[in-house]
Parts: sequence; structure tokens; C-alpha cells
Amino acid sequence: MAPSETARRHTRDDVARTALRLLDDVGLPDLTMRRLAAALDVQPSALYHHFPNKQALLADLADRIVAGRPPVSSSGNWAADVRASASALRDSLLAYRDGAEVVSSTLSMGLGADAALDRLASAIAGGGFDEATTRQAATALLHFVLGHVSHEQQRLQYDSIGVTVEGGPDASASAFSFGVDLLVDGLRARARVGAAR
Amino acid sequence: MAPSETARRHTRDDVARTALRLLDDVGLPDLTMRRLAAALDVQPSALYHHFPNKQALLADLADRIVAGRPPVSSSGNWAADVRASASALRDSLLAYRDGAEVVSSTLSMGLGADAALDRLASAIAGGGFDEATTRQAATALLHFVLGHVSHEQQRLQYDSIGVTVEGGPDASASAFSFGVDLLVDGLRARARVGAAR
DNA sequence: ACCTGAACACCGTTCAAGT
DNA sequence: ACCTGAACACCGTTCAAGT
Repeated sequence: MAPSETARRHTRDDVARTALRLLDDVGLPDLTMRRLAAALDVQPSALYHHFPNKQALLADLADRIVAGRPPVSSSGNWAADVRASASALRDSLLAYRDGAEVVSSTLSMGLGADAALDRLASAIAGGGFDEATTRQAATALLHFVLGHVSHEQQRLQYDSIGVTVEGGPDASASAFSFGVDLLVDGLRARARVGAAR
Repeated sequence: MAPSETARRHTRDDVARTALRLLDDVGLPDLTMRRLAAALDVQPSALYHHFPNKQALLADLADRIVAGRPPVSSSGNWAADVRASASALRDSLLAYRDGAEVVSSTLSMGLGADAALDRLASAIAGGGFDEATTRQAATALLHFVLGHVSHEQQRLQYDSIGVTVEGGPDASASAFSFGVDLLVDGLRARARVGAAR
């Protein structure tokens, strides 16, 4: 125990966990490498020992945010499973400040958020659609969920600044359900046609 | 003509148009106030005479991107109109590098992109849905369109760097149509129920 | 393996002052 | 009305060097 009273060296997991806490405290725009370093009581350059760059760190955070809730188990009703998966994903994103924005950004970088897509896809696959339909429907649903929750979280910020927003959280949740139902109903129409028994 | 050979003073419209050109040339991450100032042959601080901050500039760009194409005129077939509106919006976004990202960001700031929502909503309204349904469906569709095209444009960048992406532009366009159809079919199911003649 | 210290090449924004 | 010059308070990232 040479260096000092408190342990000083960090692991990659430490860094990610601290980043997640900092994200929740200050939001994505203020989650800088320098602030993260300060939170870890370390020089900014030390972070680059654990992550090659900020993008890689954010991709890791996205994975952790999505994995926050366990995947929903299949119930035998694929439409209900899709709704439950979408709702669970929304909850995961809402669990961290700017969670949707973080996952969105890594999805567009092609780095993370695969888990989110996979979960939606496997729920949809329960309806017996072909692979192309399943993948495209999952992508459409993911885009809707990320867009909706991003919007929702942005309004939460305005709200916390004191600006009152029309609708409120109930309206937001019901608009979310509506969007998911729209996509599920669209798929249902396809199931009737596709399942040419 | 006191100052010099070339006219030196700019209008707000000049600034926005130059910003749009710069966006197309270098992409959103490199569209900085300082580079824009350099492109206008002006000091960075001069920009703040035309726009209060970068957010306001981006909101203006978003409006211009969405207004790039005229709204589709009603054809008597609301479902076809919705598909045409979504497709026209996609074309507008694809017309500028990172167009979808620009519009997304201003939408989440509650500043612009109203025109995009309004166009989708008026096409949907042709189906005779109540106002809440129309608005929520338009929002869902807008989220899908923005998410899809953002993703699409990000892949274009990887493509231009030399990385070959699975699928290609045809697959992307057909996945877009599929997502729009899914939402339209979901709405159609609702039309049958709602129009309890 | 993990970190420091110092630097490089940038950002957005403000503000007094000029014409 | 539109702009300059200079500053303020930051960024992400690299790299030699330390332990």
C-alpha cells in the first residue's frame, strides 16, 4: 500500500459506472471527458487508457443503459410481447438522463444498441414473420421508440427549468402506447395476409 | 463604395445560406461558428448579430431543409398522400448532408420542424381521424422518418470513407417504405373501427 | 497496467469599440 | 446595422515520461 490512503487506480468498469452516474447528474451535453476525469480524480489523459475515445465510452454506456432491464420473457402472445418489449426499452431509456439520446447516437455510429434491436426483433419474430419483415419492423419500432423518448426527455429538461409543457407525462405515455399499437396493428394486418394457411 | 471592391456586409439570409452550403460540404460535426465565420470572411463574433446562438441558426437551417420541397397536394386517397408526404420529407432531408440530424436536433429543442409535422398531419387528417389520433400518428411517423433517415445518412458517411455497408441504398429505400406502410396500415385498421357509420 | 504533465488544435459566446 | 479585436472559459486527444 505505497501510494496513499485511498485507492487511486481505476478499472474500465469504474470509469463507465462513474460516467453513467455523471450522465444522470449533468446530462449528455455536460458529460465531458474532462469532467469525468475530475469525477474520478484523475487527469483527462488517463481515460484514454480505458477507452480509445469518447465515442467508445458512449457506446459502452448505451449498452449498459439498454441492459438495465432484463428482456421480457415470451408469453405466447406475440403482440403483447412486442408491446412489453417496447415498454421495457422505454423504461430503460428513461432510467438515465438523456438515455435515449445516448443510445440514438451510438446506434447511428453502428457501435451499440444491438441489444435493443435484438430484443424487439425476437418479440416480433414470435408472430412468425419472415426474417426481412421482422428486421425491418424491429428497426421501425426502434426508431419510433428512440425518437419518442428523446423528445420526452428533452421536455423533462425544459420542465425542470420551470417551463410548463402541454400534455404532461400521462399524455406522453399514452402517445407512446399509441405509436407502438399503430406499428403492431400494421404488423397484424400483414400476419393475416402472410399466413396463407 | 467606400470599404473595398467586394461587398463585405452580410444579411441574415446570407449567413443561413452559407451555413447550409457549409453543412453540405463538411457535415454537422464540422459546421462550427468559427468555420462559418471564415466562410463568410468575417469574425466569429459577427455571426451573433444575425443569430442569438448556434441553436437558433440550426433551427433556421432545419426550417429551410424541410421547406426545400413543396407540400404534396391532396389526391383524394389519404393513404397515398401520407406515403407521398413521408417520401417527400425523406427527400428533403437527404438533400443536405446530415439533414435528418439537423431537423431532429431542433425538433427536440422545440424550436423548428413544425412544418414537417404539419405536413404529415394534414395528409393523415385526410383519413378523417380525430385530432388526437392525427397528431399522435403524425408524431410517430415523424419519429420514424427522422430516425430512419439519420441512420441512412450516417451510413452514407461510412460509405464515403470506404466502408461497404450491407444492404445499400435500395434496401434502405425499401425499408423506409415498409416502415411507412406499417404505420399507414395501422391507421387503416383504426379507420375501419373509428368510422362507425 | 495505470497514470501525470504538458501541450496541440480547437470550441461557443461576450463585450467594448469602431464605421 | 454590421462588424472587429480581444478575451473567457472551455473542449477532445496525443504523447513522452513516470511508477
